[in-house]
Amino acid sequence: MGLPVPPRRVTIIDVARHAQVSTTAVSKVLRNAYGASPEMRAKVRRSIDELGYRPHAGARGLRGQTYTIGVMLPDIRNPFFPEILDGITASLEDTEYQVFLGPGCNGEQAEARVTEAMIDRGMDGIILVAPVSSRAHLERVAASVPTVVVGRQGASPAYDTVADEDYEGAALVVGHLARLGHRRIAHIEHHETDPTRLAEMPNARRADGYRQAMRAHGLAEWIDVVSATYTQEGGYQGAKELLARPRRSTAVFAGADIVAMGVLEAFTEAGLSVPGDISVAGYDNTTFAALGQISLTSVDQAGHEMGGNAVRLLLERITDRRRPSVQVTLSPTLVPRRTTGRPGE
Amino acid sequence: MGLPVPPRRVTIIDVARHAQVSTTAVSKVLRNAYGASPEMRAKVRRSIDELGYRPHAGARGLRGQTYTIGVMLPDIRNPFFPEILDGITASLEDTEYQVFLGPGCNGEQAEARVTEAMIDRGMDGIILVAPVSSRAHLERVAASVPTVVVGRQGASPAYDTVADEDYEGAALVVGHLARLGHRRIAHIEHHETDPTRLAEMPNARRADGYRQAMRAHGLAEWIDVVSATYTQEGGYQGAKELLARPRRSTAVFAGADIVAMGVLEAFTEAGLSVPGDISVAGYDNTTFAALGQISLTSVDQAGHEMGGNAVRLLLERITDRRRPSVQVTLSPTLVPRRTTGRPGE
DNA sequence: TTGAAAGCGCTAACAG
DNA sequence: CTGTTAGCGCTTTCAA
Repeated sequence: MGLPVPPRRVTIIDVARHAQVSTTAVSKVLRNAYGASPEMRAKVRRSIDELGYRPHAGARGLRGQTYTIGVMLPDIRNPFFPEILDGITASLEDTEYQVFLGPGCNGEQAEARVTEAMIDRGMDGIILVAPVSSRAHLERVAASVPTVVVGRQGASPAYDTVADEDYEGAALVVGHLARLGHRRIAHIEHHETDPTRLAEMPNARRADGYRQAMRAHGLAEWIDVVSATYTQEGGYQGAKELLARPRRSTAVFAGADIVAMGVLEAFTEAGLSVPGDISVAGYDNTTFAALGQISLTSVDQAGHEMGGNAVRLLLERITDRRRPSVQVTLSPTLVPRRTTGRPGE
Repeated sequence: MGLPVPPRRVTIIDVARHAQVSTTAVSKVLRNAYGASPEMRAKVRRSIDELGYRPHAGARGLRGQTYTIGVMLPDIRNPFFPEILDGITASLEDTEYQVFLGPGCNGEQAEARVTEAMIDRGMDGIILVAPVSSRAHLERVAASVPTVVVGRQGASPAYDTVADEDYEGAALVVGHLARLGHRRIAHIEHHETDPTRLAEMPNARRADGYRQAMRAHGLAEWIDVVSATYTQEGGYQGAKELLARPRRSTAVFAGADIVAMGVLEAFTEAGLSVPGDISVAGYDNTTFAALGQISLTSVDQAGHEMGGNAVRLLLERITDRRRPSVQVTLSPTLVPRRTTGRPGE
C-alpha cells in the first residue's frame, strides 16, 4: 500500500497558473526580488499557501542559491560542539537558510569527502568546526564556496575565522591553580606533529599557553608536559605516566575535559583523592564537567557566541564574496568546580 | 584576495569533450548504467580523473537521484544517538550515498521543518531517529520519500521501522535488581500524554515493561512510578520525590542514563551511598555511563546495529518503493556496573 | 511592472 | 553500443 504513486510535486508553474501570472513573477516573490507590485505579491503568496508550494532547492541551486548551509563537526560525541551548533542554528532560525551537518569526521580524508559533498550539493556556505585538514585544502574549499573556520587559529585571506584564545584559556587555568598555591602543575597535551597545524590547532596553543603562563608565574622549573591524545584513554595513560614521576605534581591541567575524565579514573584507581591529594582541571566545559558526580573545573569557550559569529561572517561573505577576511577571537572564561583546591589539604 | 573569481566548475560536457564522447556516455559511466563498452568506460574514467570532475548533485536530482541520505536526530547531545549514526555511516561508507544530519530537533514543529527541508533538497531517503511527530506526519513524509523510523515502535505500511524492544530492556533491569535481592524497585518515567505516541514511544514502553516485569517477579505491590522528564533535572526531582516516600525504595530504575545522572546527584546530596544504601540503573548505555567515575548499570540498545539495519531497509526501499514495509526489532542487553549491588549492604 | 525565453548540469527516452 | 534530444524546476536576462 503506502501510496505507491507519490503525488507529483507542486511546481512554480502550478503556482503561476493558479495565480494567473508568469513564473517569473512567482520567482520574484519567492526571492523578494525587485519588480513586482504589492497586489501581485499578495496574489502569488495566496496561491503559494493554497497549493502548499515549496520551492525545490536543487532546482534553485542550478541558477541561484540552494539556501543551504553546511556545518562540519569533527566529532559529534564531543559535548562541546553542540554548543557551537546551537549558536549556529539560533542565528539561522529566522532566515530562509537550512543547516545540515556533515557526519562526524575524523581525519583529513573524511573531511575532504564531506567538504566536497557539500560543494557538490551546491551549499551556499559552509562552516568548518576545528578542521584538521591542511590549510591548502581549506583554501581550496573556500575558493569555491564561502567558508568560515571555527575553533582553529590561523588567518587566511580565503576564509574568515572564529576562535577562542587558547593561550588565554590555558593562562586562566594556570593562574587559578597558582593562586590556590600549586607550583608543580603538569599538563597533558594532544600530540601534534604536522608543522602547519602546529601553530593553528587549539591543542598546540593550549600547551604553549600553559608553558608561557607557567613562566609568567615563575614556575618555569615545574613545567611538565605529557604527550597523549585528546581521549579518555589518553588521559588515563598520561596520568599513569605522571604518577610514575619521582616528584609528583599537585595539579594536572588536562587539555580537554575528556582527557580529565581519564585522569580522574587513573587517580581514583591509584587511591588518590581529588582535590585532596591532587587537583585536576579540564578544558571545554562540556556537559559532563558540570555533572554533580564529576564537577570538573574547566574552561568555557562560549561556543554559542562562536556559532553566532560564524553565521554572521558567513552571511556577510555570501553577500559579498570579495570583502577582506575577518578574524574573530573570543575570550574563554574559567569555571571553577570541585576538582581543584589547595594543595596538600 | 582569495581568488575573487571562482573557477567555473567542470561539467559533464567538459568531460565528454575531453574524452571525445557524448554526455550520455559520461552519464552512463557515472551511474554504472548499461550500454557502454569497457574501452569507453576507461576513456571516460580517465578524463574524469584528469579533469577532477565531480557531478553536481542538485542537477542530478532534477532528473534522477541526489545520492543524499538525510538523518534526523532529536538531540545531538544525547550520547546514544552517535551510536546509531555510526552504524548508518559505516553501512553507507562504501556506497555513493552521502549522509547529512538535520540539526537537533525538539518538538514537532522543528521536526516538520527539517523533514520538509530534506524533501525539498531532493534527498533520496531519510532516516528519522526517535521522532516525536504524529504518525500522520510521518506517513506524509514517507509518501514523498523513502523513510525509515528508528527507535520508535508502531508499524506503518508507509515506512519501515527499526527499534529496540524496550519491554525486554526494562525486564532486564528489573530482573537484574530482583536477582540481587531487591523488592522495592521504583521507576522514573518520562511523562507521555499524547495518546498516539503513548504506545509507540520508547519511554512509555519502558514504563510498561517495568510494571509488567515487577508483576512477573511477584513484586506488584512495590510498583512505584514517578513521572518526570528525561532530563538530568527530571531525575533529580524524581529522586527527591522518592526520598520523601514513607517507605524508601532500595533500587531505582531510571528510564534513561541522563535521568540516572540526576538521581545520583540527588542521592549524593542526601548523603546516601550508591549502591550501599540504594542501587541505581539507567537505560541507553551512554558514554558517561561507562565513565569510571560514574560506572552506571545500564541497558545497551545496540545502536550500531540499529543504524546498519536502518540503512539496509532504506536502500532496499529506494530500490523498490512498493515492497511491503518491514519492522526490525532488536534485543537490548544489560550492562551491569558499579551502581547496582545487593540491598542493605 | 510584467513576462517570454534561454539555460543551469544532468538523466531518460529514443533513434540510429 | 552510441549519440541526439527533450526536459527536470527554477532564475535570469532582456524585451515589451
